[in-house]
Amino acid sequence: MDNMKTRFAPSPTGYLHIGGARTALFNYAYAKHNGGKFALRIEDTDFERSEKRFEEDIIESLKWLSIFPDEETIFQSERLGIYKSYVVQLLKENKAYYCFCSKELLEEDRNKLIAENKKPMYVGRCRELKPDEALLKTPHVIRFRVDRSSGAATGFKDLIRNQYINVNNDEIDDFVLVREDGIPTYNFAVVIDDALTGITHIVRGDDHLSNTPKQIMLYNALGFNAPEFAHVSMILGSDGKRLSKRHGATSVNQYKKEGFLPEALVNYLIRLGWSHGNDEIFSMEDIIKYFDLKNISKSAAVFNTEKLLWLNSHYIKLKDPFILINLINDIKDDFQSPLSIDIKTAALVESLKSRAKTLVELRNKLDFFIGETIDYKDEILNEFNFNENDSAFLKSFGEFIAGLSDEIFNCGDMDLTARTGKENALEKLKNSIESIKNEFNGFLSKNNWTMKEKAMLIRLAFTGEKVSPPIYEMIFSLGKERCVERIEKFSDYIINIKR
RNA sequence: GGCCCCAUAGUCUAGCGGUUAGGACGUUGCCCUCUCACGGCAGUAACACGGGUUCGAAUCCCGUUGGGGCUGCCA
Repeated sequence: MDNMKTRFAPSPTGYLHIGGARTALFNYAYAKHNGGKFALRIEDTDFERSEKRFEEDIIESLKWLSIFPDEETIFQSERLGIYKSYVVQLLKENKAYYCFCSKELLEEDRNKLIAENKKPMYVGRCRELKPDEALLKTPHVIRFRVDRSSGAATGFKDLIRNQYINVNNDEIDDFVLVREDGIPTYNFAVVIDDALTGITHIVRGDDHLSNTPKQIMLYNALGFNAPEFAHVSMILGSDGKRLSKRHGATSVNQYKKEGFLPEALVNYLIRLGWSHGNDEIFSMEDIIKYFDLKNISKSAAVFNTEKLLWLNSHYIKLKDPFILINLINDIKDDFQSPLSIDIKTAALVESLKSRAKTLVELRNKLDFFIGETIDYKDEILNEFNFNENDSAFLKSFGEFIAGLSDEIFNCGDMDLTARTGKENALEKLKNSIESIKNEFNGFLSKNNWTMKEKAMLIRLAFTGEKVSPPIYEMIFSLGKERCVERIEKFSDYIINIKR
């Protein structure tokens, strides 16, 4: 299709959530795959619930996910005049009518119908009314006149199910087009905007499935060609209920804050309900290359954080440490100081990146390095029975560190703002680690010690924890002075434990 | 309640009338190993049920059950 155009049309009544993000991604991917355009429209006709901050969040979150609209974003609140002219047309053609029923009266009708076990629909009290000017000054809404001729039905073909969905018109209420305050309702505004902006394909959640016949009626009544429709199933929480705040993080920005990479979230979302054979890893480029509606699943999908975490760790492993440092600094909260962009930090990040599933986790594993001092904790150290041999080892280990050549630690003087500078620094780092390894192994074998028996002692001395980054990297990053300092402090500590 | 949609392992899915029902996450075991990870290898686990159609059904049709959605002057 030459001039395909899709759109994402969220209402700014909340942050961009996972379901919306997936819908946006599907629309974006579909348009891009077919060489078409993707548009963003903010459906802010509910003035009560719409908020500027949500609008901004939606736009920012889409950008973060690399979902870029091809056209200027449309705001429905700025198009009220346009909708109005089309209502006038419908009224003139007798396809819509004024309704003066009060909300209280409607509520009564409704309760009555429910009590009689009937479908609660508008009773049609004003359907044939010819209001005079005086009456028009009283509060009213405008309703769509649904074709009530017997057997009338409205249908459309759903691209995902690849089948026609038909609904009897008597299932469809004379729905409101314009509210009492003159603001158009959702079903009316979407149709006008989608038609006027040339949207050819609408991909949306299947919670809209039952709205579609109403919208088809409107397209017909207004003389527009209806676009194609594709209804994607919902995303469910682990309990099988529709995904909501109860299930934990649901907004895109929250995933960002929790240390997820946009690549991971995009990859996860595209695979939630869509597949391309047995492939699991998709870059945005791959997605655009392969995406097609025919591979979208008809059934609802349960959101699974474990798989998202797996993808996140996959993408973290692919990043170079300097980029990771920047990413971590991007999401740091107000209480944290930014990581410094230097080779010592990079060395640890590099060795830690396969050990963390999120950026937040990665940052936390750096605590021992960022903190000036370490508080050794009895509850951890009491598990070990330190003895004189340990003290002796620590003493000579400290001397070994102090005796290391300064040259080994010297690679912090490169220009890390340039790509080649980073590459050189990383190259030098590799050599330094290699040197430390050789020196250290020499030191061990000279004394008939093994890595296995001494590693935990060093780990505890450097971090106070039983789990740490690899030892060579820690020696490099902490540097001679801090290593020696910690070794001495730790020695003192374990001597006191023994007593 | 009415209308609509859906149904392969715990989860995401491949399958599109003939397969030992494939992959991924998770999980379990082993290997690697300075801890924890990464990585490698192996294992675990599914066609909701009942009728048809057919030589043959996970695949097509109907029903049952289960789940979801809609039933707003929200979107």
